[in-house]
Amino acid sequence: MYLYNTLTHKVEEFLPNTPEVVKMYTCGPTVYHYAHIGNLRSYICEDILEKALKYTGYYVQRAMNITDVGHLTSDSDSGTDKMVNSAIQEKKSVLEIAAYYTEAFFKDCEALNIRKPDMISKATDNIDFYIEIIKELIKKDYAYESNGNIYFDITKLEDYYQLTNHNIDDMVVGVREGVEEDSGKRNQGDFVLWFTKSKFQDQELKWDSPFGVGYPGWHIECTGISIKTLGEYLDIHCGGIDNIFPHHTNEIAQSESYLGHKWCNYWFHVQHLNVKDAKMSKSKGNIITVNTLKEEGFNPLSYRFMCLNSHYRKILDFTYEALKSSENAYLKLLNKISMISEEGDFQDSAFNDYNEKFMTSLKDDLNTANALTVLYDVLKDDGINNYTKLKLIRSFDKVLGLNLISEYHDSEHPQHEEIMELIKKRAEYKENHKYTEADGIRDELAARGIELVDTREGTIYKIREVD
RNA sequence: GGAACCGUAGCCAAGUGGUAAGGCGUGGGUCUGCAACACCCUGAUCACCAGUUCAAAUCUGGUCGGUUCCUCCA
Repeated sequence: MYLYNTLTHKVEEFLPNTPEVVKMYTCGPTVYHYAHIGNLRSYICEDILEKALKYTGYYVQRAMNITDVGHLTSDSDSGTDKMVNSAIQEKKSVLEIAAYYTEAFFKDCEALNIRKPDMISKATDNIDFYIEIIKELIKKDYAYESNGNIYFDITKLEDYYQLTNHNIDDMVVGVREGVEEDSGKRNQGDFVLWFTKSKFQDQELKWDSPFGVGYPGWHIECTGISIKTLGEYLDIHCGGIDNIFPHHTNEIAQSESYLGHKWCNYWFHVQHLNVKDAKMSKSKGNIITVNTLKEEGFNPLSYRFMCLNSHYRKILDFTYEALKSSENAYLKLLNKISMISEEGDFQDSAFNDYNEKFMTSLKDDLNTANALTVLYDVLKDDGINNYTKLKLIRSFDKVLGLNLISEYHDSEHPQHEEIMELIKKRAEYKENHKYTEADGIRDELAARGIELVDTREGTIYKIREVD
């Protein structure tokens, strides 16, 4: 497997610490609003990475955090979401709101065929461990107390900016609106490990600690959860490209200072989804969620297909026109596949050839667009039989996750006999030119989600997904 | 001001030295009671300039343009 590594700024061979075992960490969602499809692009690409690693022979252990700290009591004022507002009216706690959005997140993942990571941990479940890490960092003199907060001193590190190639002198404070210089810091670049004082005093969740009552800084949770779930050596760390700085930079600083050795060898970052030439983000107000897609009549998997047709390191421009085009392509693909009936004997050399091509595409820095092309090549190849084609498609779909073969392919549908009977009856009507009756049967079945298709070889039926 | 990534047909997009994959759409056709599906045919010299080379979309330098980040959005 070859992957672009943000740490080295080049595509290189992926070699985990222990051969055949991959320890993978993903920065999880912040659960005080719905995830938008830009966030979900990252999770789709990370899902493909995990599945591609497994497909090519690795055993993958994957962990993810759920960020449920950082709820401000003032959030309630800006909450436009009905659920949140009702939660507030019902005097539900922020943790209940977090639980609601966590569930919503995994529901979205399910709709997009994103596998749930093996280990999921909530930020609020590991406070004791963050405190332990911070104590150790203070002991080792990487951290200091100032104005009630605990800061990490970046000048203690030789190469704090290794991920970004930034130069401290070129950094500008307060480029982003709302960011103010913190006078408590020893150095401009220092960051907070533990807050007892901040401009966000209305933080709802606070914990007692040796440093005073407060709450953890916004980078320590990933360090804590990663080390706790996957151990001291991580193979690959994933996230959206906007996480590179400062979040991942700070994770490296904390983790390696705490552990006393190199922590993670590969950093995998997914580019943004743009809407009208700007990234999709809550603050820009250009949010589209999985529910929005459903409301607009799209199958969420069409969006997954759209992502797979692009490369994870390229900006993907979202327009409904582009999504419509992807949905067309996706539905046509499903149609083509549904026309294939299982016949023939397994041709194992053809299977291996195509499977090899498929894996080669994936191993090439996750070239999913080419992997899809291999799928189209399989469909077009007259040299291999249908049985082998279906085997290949079923196999590819383990990585692609596009539900390419419907649950009841061929004659496995529970009502198969009855449907076949109706198809026969319709054929008789057609023969006698009783088209009204024939169309009646077609409409009746359509209402049950069963679509009839007349082909040269006869009529077949397809199951349409019913939500 | 600095850092990273990117710029290929109407749209999405692959291709990192040998004369441009694939998909969508468009147009034409086959099939068909109708419709739908399926199938066949149909398109670009790769932002611009200069250089290296027998040969460049692909390497080097520059220009222009885009996106992200620059430390309390995670």
